[in-house]
Amino acid sequence: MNLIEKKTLSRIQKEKRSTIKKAALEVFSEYGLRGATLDKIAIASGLTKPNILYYYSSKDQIYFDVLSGLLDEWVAPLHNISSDGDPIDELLGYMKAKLKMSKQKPQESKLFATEILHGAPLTQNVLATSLKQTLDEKVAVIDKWIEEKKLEYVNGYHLFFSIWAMTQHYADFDIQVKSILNQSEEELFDDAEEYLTSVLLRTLSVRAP
Amino acid sequence: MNLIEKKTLSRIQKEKRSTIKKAALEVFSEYGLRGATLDKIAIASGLTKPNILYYYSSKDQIYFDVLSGLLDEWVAPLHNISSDGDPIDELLGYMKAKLKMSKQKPQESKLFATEILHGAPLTQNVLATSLKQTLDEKVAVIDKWIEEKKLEYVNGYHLFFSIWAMTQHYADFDIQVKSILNQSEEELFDDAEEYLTSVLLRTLSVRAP
DNA sequence: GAATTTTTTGACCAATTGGACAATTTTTCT
DNA sequence: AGAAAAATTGTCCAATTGGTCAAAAAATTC
Repeated sequence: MNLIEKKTLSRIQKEKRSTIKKAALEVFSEYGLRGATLDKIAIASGLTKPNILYYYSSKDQIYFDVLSGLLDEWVAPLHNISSDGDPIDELLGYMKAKLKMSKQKPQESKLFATEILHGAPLTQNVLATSLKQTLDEKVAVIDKWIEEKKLEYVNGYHLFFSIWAMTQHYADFDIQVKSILNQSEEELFDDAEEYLTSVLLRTLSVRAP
Repeated sequence: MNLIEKKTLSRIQKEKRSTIKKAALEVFSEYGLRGATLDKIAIASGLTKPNILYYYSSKDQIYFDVLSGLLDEWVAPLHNISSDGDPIDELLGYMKAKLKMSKQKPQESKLFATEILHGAPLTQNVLATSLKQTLDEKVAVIDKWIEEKKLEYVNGYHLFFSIWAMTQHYADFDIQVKSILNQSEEELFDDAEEYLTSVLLRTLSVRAP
């Protein structure tokens, strides 16, 4: 049995790999690559350590697999920005999609945050090529909108940085946010969406003369 | 010699502790508490491991000392927001102070980010008490400004969260930012300040009717 | 249902880890 | 200079780490 050929994965292999990845996401997002241990992943997954190493050749392999399996999903909302749509609708929609991800996938957000914070040892390549390329395209769309007078001037790159920062903040620093606001998760994210919508609308709207 | 009484610290003790803290900041900000090792701190500081343990009783002690030594400095800009000043000037000034810290103290920013991301094991207390209290006060100032019609309505808590998020993003995720923008640090932060100033001005200004 | 393949595990290992400690060196004080 | 105190280090240790491996158990195939 070849563990590399995805096509020939048996039922058990699919299940166990999925179990391991789920547990690994928990552990890696909480402790980071270096702080996570195989023992912790073993306990979180309910498998034994050697059993995990039967499916993955090393801890780094697990980390790599988890991270690269999430990369596409993480960048996906960016692709949904259509140059044909209304600029404000498109960008508001993007912000809301990112905020929703922060609410529903905080572990994934923390995983990426930790990875980048600690020097992006595994993703630096992707950041500098694939992500950059996609972002360049979307910034070009924004610049086109500006040229067409559909949008007031704004620095596209920094606009995206700020959307990332503001939305992911609610996942990555949830402990800080929640220790300051004693709200339910629902209330918190409702308020956040209202606030961010207002910020974005004001940032993007053509000012009244 | 009592290592706890600060008053009786000798010259050598002050120097060495400072050396250790500086090296520890480097290592902790790059690897996090669990990923950092005493050996790495030893190498970074040019001291031997037992020598470090002569000044600090454990790795956790070093981490604690570094972190708590920076906490006040980190929250300080918040205290400079004066209720007597012009709301927009005060908040713009705060944002700029935070952005400056991101530029000049990225390691400190990353240290706090990692700490909070990984559950704030050491600072949760401070977050829930001291930071919350200070922030509550400043949000009250904002609410007062709103009531006095000096400022358009805005959710104070989320306003601060977004300022933190947007400014610290340039330190914490500098690798991502720099892999997308091929600029010098100077240019980058100049653009960031211009962008963030624009966002904040638009967010806070009373709209034209 | 026997043979074969896949999966699981207990026992083990070498490397790294945080830390202890006694002996030595350096600094300070008189 | 000499005694006392402080600082430094080489050596060591127990615990944890990532990972191996042969044997056992379970699943699959015929």
